[in-house]
Amino acid sequence: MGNDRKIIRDVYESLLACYGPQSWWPVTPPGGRSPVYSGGPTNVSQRLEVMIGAVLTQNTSWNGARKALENLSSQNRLDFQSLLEIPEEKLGLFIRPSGYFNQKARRIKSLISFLNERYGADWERFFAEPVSRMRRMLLGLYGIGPETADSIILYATGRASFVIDSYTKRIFYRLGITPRDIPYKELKQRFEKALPAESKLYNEYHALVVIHGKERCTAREPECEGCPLEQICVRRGISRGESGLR
DNA sequence: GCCCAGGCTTAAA
DNA sequence: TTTAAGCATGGG
Repeated sequence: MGNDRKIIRDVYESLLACYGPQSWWPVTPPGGRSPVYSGGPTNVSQRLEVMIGAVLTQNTSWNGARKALENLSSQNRLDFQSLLEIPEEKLGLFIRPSGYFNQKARRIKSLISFLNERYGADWERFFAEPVSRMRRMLLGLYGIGPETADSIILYATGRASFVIDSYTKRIFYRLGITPRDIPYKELKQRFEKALPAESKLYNEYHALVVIHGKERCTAREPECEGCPLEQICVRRGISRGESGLR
């Protein structure tokens, strides 16, 4: 699709003009109590927080993941050593508000154990691994699939790996440029071919997709009137009901 | 009460 | 290789 390029770039410009910069990923400031959108992590503990948050928000609203993170940080458990030592069952209690708490506790322990076994006390060297290598390692872990791996690479380490999520699939299906249930890898490649490989751009693009999917292009009843993508979307003028898609 | 949310694993066809 | 079920809390 040689036309992907223009559409994908136009969508970005329109979303950015409408919503403005999103300053992802939310992290807890030093001494703070709650994650805030302030342009992403600036130190190792915030990078770790992003990784944990990426697992916690799987198929769950950020609000639930945020509460789970607040529980951990208010108990001083949101650091590498604490997460390494805490029993899985106890971790589960802290992160309950994020849902799937048993699975997610296991996933977080799996990630932390891996870092510990591979790097020991110098676990933060993980962040310096080359992108492709890091991605392979992450995908080999229990409970880390393509989206979580890409989120970690992009938002925790600040390197360019485009993140696809359910909002991306829904929005671009509705726009009429991708099939329903397009495989993750395929859609990711289309974005990465259409855009310069800049982490800042990937970061902002995904964040804009999320806010658009959350606030306007919602699952049940998209609010098409006044949509910033009205001129691009093939569904403009189509009545509700046949609007299709979840 | 129902649907949805910043997915992933496992088992079955 | 594709499809479905299971995981679970919280907000609209």
